[in-house]
Amino acid sequence: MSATILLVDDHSVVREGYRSVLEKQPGLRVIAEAGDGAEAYRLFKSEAPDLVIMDLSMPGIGGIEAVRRIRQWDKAAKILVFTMHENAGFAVQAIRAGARGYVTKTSPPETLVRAVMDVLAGKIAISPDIDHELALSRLAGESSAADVLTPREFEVLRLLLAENTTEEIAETLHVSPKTVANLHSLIKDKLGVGSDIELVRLALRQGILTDADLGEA
Amino acid sequence: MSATILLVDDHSVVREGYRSVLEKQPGLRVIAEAGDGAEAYRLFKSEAPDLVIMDLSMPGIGGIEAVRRIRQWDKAAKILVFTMHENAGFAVQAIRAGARGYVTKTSPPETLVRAVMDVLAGKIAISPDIDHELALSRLAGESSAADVLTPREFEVLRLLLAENTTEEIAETLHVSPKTVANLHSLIKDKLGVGSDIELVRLALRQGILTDADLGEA
DNA sequence: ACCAAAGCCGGGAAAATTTCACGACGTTGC
DNA sequence: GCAACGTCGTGAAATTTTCCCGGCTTTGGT
Repeated sequence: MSATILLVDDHSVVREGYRSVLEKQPGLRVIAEAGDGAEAYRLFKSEAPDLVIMDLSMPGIGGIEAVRRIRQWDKAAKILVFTMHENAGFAVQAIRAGARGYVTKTSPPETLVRAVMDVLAGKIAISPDIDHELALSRLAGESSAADVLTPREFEVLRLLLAENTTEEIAETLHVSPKTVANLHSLIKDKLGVGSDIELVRLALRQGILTDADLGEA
Repeated sequence: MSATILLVDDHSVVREGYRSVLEKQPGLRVIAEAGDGAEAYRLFKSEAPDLVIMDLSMPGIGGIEAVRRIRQWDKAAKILVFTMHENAGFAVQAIRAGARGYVTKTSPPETLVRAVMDVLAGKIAISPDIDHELALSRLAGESSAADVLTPREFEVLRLLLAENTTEEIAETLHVSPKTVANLHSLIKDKLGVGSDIELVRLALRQGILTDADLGEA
C-alpha cells in the first residue's frame, strides 16, 4: 500500500517536476495538486493525504499560513516544505508553524526523495544547506528579530515595512507619533542596523517581509 | 529535424518539469542542462542549441547577465526567459539584455510551449500576465528608475541599496558626503517615494536589487 | 561660435527626524 | 513588596533631510 501525496506549488511546470521525480519511487503516489494555500487546505481535508509537499511563496495565503491551518485541522499532518528560499529564517518559521521538514529547491532530487521518506517515517528532515545556514547564523549571532523584539516592537517593525509614514502607524496603533519614532529607533538599535535600508534587507533575509508583499504598494 | 534546447535553472527538480512538458511536444529535444549562468554560457558555445530556456535567479552570474553574454557571443541566439518573477521590471531588463521572450512560471504549460514555438519562429513572446503588468505600470506612470535617473543618480542608488552610510559612498565616489545626501534626496523625489523603506521596495519590484544580493551583508 | 538645457558638485540655512536621557504606569515573577 | 521589564510619552540636543542657490562642464541645436 503506497503513501499518498498532495503537491502544492503555484508553478504548474514545477509540479510536473515533483511528480516526475516522485513517481519514479515505488511506494509513492501523487493523488492531488493545489496551486495556492486555500486550495491546499481544501484538498487536504477532502483527500487526507499521508504527506503534503508545500511551496512557500504563493499567491493569496502563503505557504506558512497554509501549514498552520492544516496543522490546526489535523495535529498529526505531515508537511514537507520544499522551496527556493535558502534563508534559515524561513525554515525557522516553517518548522514553528508545524512543518516536519524543509528542503530547498536547489537540492538534488535524491535529497527531496530522502526527505520525503524521512518525514513519512516520522522524522524531521532539513536539507544540508539550511543546516549549514542555521549553524552560521548561530555563530554570527545575528539577532533574529522575532526573538529579540518585544511584541509591540515587532508590530511596529511590520508596520514600518508595510505602511508608510510614522504618523500613519501612530494612527493605527493609537499612540503618539513620538512613541513610534522612539520604537523605530529602538528597533534599529536592538537589531544592530544603522539605516532603514539595512533594516529592510535584514527583514527580507529573515523572512519577515516577503517578496510577495511587494505588489501591494 | 527537431529543434534543440538548452535548459538553464538552478533547481534540478524544476528542470525535470521543463523536460517532461517539452518532450511531450514532437519536434523539440532537450540536449543539455545548466545549473548556473557560467555553465549556461559554456554549454551554449559547445552545443549551439536552437533555443535557450533560462531562469533568472541563479547563484553566481544571474540570468540577465548570462543572456547578455550569450548574445554577445552569438547575435542571433534565441533565448526565452522563464522565471517566477512577475515583475514587469525584470521583463524589461531581460528583453533589453537580448532575450526574445519572457514567460512566468505561473503560466500553464501550454503558454510555455506556445512561447517556445513563437521564439523558434522568430517572434517575441511575452506571457499575458506580464503584458498586463506592463500596461498597468504604464497607466500608473510609475517612474522606472532606470529611465528617469541620470547615470550618476543610478550609481548612487545602487550604492545606497548595497553599501551603508552616506560617508562610505562619498568615499568610493570621491565626492563630498553632502553631494551624496543631496542626490539621495533627489532620487527619492524623482522616484516619488517618501522613505528609504519605500525606496528599497521599489528597487525590489523593479529588479534593481535582487533577493540574491541579500546574502552578502 | 553661441546659447540653452541638462547633468554634476557642493554650500548654507531652515525644517524634520533621530537619538538620548528621563519619568510614569501597569504587569509579572520571585 | 519590590525588582525587572515592557509600554508610552516628554523635552532638548544632535543629526539628517530638504530646499534653494550658484558655479562648472558637456551636449546639441542654430
